[in-house]
Amino acid sequence: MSPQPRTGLGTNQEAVRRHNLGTLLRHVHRRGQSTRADLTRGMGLNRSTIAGLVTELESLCVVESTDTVGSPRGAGRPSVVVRLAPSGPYVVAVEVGVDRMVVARVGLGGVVHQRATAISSGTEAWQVGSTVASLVREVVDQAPSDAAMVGIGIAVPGLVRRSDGLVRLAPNLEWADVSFGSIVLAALGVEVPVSLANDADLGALAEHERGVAVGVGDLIYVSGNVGVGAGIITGGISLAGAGGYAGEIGHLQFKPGGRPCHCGNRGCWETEVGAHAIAQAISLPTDQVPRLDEVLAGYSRPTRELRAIGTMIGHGLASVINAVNPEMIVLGGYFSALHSLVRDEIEAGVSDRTLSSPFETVSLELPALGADSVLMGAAEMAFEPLFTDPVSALGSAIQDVRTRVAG
Amino acid sequence: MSPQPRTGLGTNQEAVRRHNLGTLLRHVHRRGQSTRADLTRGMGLNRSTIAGLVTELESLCVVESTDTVGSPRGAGRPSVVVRLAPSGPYVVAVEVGVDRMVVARVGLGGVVHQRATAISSGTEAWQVGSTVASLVREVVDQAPSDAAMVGIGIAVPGLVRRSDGLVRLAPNLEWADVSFGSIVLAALGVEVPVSLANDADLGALAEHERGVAVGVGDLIYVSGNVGVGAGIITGGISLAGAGGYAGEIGHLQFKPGGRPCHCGNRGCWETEVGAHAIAQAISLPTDQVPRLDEVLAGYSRPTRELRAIGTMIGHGLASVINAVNPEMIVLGGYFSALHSLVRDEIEAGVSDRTLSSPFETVSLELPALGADSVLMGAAEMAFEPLFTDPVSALGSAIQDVRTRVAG
DNA sequence: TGGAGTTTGTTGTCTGGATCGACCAGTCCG
DNA sequence: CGGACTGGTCGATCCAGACAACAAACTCCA
Repeated sequence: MSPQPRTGLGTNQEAVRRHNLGTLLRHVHRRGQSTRADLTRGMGLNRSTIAGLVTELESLCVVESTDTVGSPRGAGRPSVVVRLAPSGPYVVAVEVGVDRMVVARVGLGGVVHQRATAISSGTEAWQVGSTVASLVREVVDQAPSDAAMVGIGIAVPGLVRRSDGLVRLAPNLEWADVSFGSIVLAALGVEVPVSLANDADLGALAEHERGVAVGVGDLIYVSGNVGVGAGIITGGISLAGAGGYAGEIGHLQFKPGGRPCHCGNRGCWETEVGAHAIAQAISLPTDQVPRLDEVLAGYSRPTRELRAIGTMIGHGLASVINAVNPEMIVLGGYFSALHSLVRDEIEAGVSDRTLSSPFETVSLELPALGADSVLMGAAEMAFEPLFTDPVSALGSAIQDVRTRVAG
Repeated sequence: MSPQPRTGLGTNQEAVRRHNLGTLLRHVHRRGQSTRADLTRGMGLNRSTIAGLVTELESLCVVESTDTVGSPRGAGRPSVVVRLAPSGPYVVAVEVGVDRMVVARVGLGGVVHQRATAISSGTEAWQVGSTVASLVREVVDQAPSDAAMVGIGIAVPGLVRRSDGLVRLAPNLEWADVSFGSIVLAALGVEVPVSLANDADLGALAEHERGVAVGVGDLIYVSGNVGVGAGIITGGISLAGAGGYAGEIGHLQFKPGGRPCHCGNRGCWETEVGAHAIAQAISLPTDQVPRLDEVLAGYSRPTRELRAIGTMIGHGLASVINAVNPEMIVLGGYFSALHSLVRDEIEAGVSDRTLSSPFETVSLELPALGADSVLMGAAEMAFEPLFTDPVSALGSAIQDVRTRVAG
């Protein structure tokens, strides 16, 4: 019943309270608001226990109870509504892209309070770090002074080591072994929990928590960009792998002897379906690849070349579906735009090459959060400690953020 | 801290007790025996709490305490040794192969008490079921009459639906949608918990619990037989997928336009590295494929063709390593025999095609349980309810097995 | 050989958290 | 307006784990 099983450990009562408190908060965070009666049913605990938990979260200034709400249908006394406190804790979500950076201040419930964007002026880590830092300052500027910042979540297009958040390799930023979290913290001049992860992993997380894949335990978010990566969630848990590098499905062997890939091999899947391959298929010059999204949006009917790419996307996905048996594939990045053009080819490619049992249950979907999946995933990641142990997470949160990160 | 998180549920004291009881038993099961002092450290609970848990398990006749053991080194009072009760509960493990069946009575700690084997006389499900039933009777015959049978675990070479254990497809047995669990129960004439799973999944489980991969949280057991499948464990949890069909890596697209595969496509990985491809590489007639193991054992040096297969095994594994980032790959089935012949080719194939980050941490190993991996995995699976909730698992166990399943 | 030091088992007490039951507070419906 | 129903509140209770004090068993060293 605990979200992150620590193998072999026993449980004491203290842990029970922590867990129940976090679980209740997670419920409210997911639904935005909830009645105490719903929480009682959803968590399988006693009425009075829920009352105690809610009271504790209220005293932590995280939630508040509003006595009655508009339309209580059905007989019986209407239940108290528990909603998130307006000046409750928040996180800062950062999405580092190749050509731009997005930073947002996100409250519980996934509410984006403020947002700031900048075009990259260079890809050196310290440059990116200082740009991010000033965006963070901007975004934090109008936060209520009594609201606590729980942490910063950063999405990076590359391989991120799970244990310490080190960016091992981000080919499109030309980073290798960059401790980007420390760089941002240093530029901000504060100590606050920072977590980093791969962008596709966070896309999967966000779509799982508040997107198309709510309630779906096994899903794969495929991010089709210059590189092709995947975030995999199985049994409701993010598949990290030993180092945190899982999901590099762009380097599935796809076409022996095919085009050379930056990884040193030939014929990797992403050399056939990645942004450069798509651009080439529609004769778009390499320097226009960042604009691929708008260019694709301009097409009303697919070309023969695009249809061929659709088929190859389907074939590649089929391998992944056979291996992981997901319930849903969410097509992110350029694959979203392609889906509306060559949906039939993608689906035919998938059905041709999957085994029948895993095929029966899988569906292809577009991200419900649109271009914000990754950003929202970064926010969800930063909130995570709050749902594991609200009390200690709020203990390591910082107050009075505005003055402490001032320019 | 609970092994199987039920998302969103709260925890009450009853659940705590169940969990701690199960966790303690799992510890003793893993190590065979353990001192109370070790358990105290390992579970992070208080001395007196452990004492209480041990007492309860003793009263359930599952473990027993022996006052002193041979060599208590170090200062201080020697700790009481907790060991498994000799006539404690057991399970029956069944491995259904294409050409033979193995059944074993396995006690806690993974001790094989009895074992029985039969050659298949036919692959019809009812035939196999009745053969299995008589092997079960044989194996249960000398069980202490006061020992309880917790359940039956069955390994099947095919796709097994997780939710109800239905065998969706077992190509080499020519089964489709066979409820093999019910067939065996009907042939035995008893009601007892039965669980079924794919053989590769159980191989992974066994190697993780008591094989080379003890302590390894992310591993893949690759079963190289007529088909090629994998059991994947990530973060210490078995990767089942939405339906339970995850791990069908034999159907990774490997060589477009290659040989036809029984799945309807061409160039699946298993058409290049499966048993038939290996047999063809050493010019072994198709009807001799079941003997492939001994034939391979006869080689002292690899042929050029076998080396090519080794390389292709490595290339296929590389795709999987990139996608899942395991810490260890365990080579089961015919791949074990091949490994000693063409180890260099396999390893070169892997290192050529993996990204550097996932490659750094992965290692290739042979199964420590040899040919018994799958059988032991079936036993572990059947024991699992006992570690989630010992009291209720013993409640649904059956006593006096011998008389109740008498032929 | 015996005492100091160390580690562990045992026992009774304490504490914290969840449950339970009784009662009360709202709302719906006839 | 009163019954039926649902949900909040409060005090009593239960239960599991923690704690502390003491006893037991061992090592080591003088």
